[in-house]
Amino acid sequence: MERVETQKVDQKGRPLGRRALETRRRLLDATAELLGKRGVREIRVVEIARKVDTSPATFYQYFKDVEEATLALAEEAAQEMPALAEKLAGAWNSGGGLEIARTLVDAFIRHWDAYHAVLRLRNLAADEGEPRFLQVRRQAMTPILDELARCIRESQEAGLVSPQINAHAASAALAAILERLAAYHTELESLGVTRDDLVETSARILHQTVTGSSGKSV
Amino acid sequence: MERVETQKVDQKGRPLGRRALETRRRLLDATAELLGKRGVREIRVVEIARKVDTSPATFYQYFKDVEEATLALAEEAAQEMPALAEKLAGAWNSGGGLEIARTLVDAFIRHWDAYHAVLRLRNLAADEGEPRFLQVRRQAMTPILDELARCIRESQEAGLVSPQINAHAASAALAAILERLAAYHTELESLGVTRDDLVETSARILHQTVTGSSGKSV
DNA sequence: AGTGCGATCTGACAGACCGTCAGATCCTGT
DNA sequence: ACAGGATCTGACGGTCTGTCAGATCGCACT
Repeated sequence: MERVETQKVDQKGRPLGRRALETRRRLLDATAELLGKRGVREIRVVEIARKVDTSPATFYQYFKDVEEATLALAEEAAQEMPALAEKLAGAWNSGGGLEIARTLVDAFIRHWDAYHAVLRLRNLAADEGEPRFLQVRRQAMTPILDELARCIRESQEAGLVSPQINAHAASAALAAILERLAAYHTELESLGVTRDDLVETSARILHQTVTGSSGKSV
Repeated sequence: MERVETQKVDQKGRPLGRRALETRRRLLDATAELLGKRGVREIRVVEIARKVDTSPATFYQYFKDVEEATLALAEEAAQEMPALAEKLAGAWNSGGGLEIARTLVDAFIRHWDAYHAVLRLRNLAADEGEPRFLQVRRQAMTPILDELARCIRESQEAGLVSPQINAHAASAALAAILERLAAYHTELESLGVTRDDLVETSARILHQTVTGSSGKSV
């Protein structure tokens, strides 16, 4: 999988030089940091600019608005996903299925912890219908979604999972667990649910839904 | 369950008269409508005011800011939840379990469709850590969460569900499915997953997780 | 080292919104 | 019809946005 270094350009389409790339990166970092502190509605371009000790005009040289900077950050986060999806490669229906599920859940939570604010915002914008954010999210989730759907269909063909279940809907449901719990887990922990509980429980629901094996007493 | 009509007050704590209540309501309705159109970041108090044909100053008479108006709307939405949670009352482990699950999923999606924009915003603010929104969300979800957790524990005691599963974590995971898919379902439908598929599939995952019965070939 | 020129940054400004308050307007009870 | 409280709003200082023209910077070349 070749990674073509995307050619960054400024608001007028001109490619960026060394100095400009540095500035752009500093702006992005500042944006990411602020996204973690203030609520979405309180993010000010002025503040981002101040943080990197430059003028708002500089920000607008690189991004149309805060949203566009966020999009860039979301794209960066999305690049991590393929690696994460590879964890699904193994055979779910052999003995290692549950372990695969655990690994996936754990990795997913880690990923969300690393990009919490950005991913939250990505999902908000996507939910609001912003096409570019819809696309980034889809691009990020597709590897996992497809792989889950494939496994489920396999199990269905083997008669392990009810044909009444729609593989796509099911994989979306499982992804929903991953996303939501990864976003929530801190709150849940403050309510007495261990992170380990979360991983173990989610992994079992995943495993059960994908393979149909209930593992009652294990 | 008595419903004490909460005493509405203006920004200075004074109770509202007839005219004021009407104005407040019109402001809330306008806010709700705009929340559905613009993105969160684009909501302007001026615009809400204009829509109600009044001045921004009037808005501030009733709400500290847009967020507070949203909170009021979220509280209204939350009042629907207890009725919805009652759908869980039946016995999951008897034959009707799957049907209960279907009803729940369907009702939940309906609820989200009715308050989409407000609930999305409620969750955003809650995710961002706003205490008042965290509380509204918790208040709204608790009935369902508790009931699910109770059922799961029952199934565990009956040896139908693995003791490795944490009932609270599991109910949170199931709630995650409900919330996320209710929010997503329009997008999923545009991707070829029927609403019925969604309901049936989610219901089956719920049912399976709560009762441990896999219903393979049904 | 010095110079020229494109690359990069920023001061300054017009336009829009926020949030507040004093005073205007409206309504109700008598 | 009128007093007095309830409700609304004009008007304003402060902050932010988004845009340009002009200032500054630093590399390429001699």
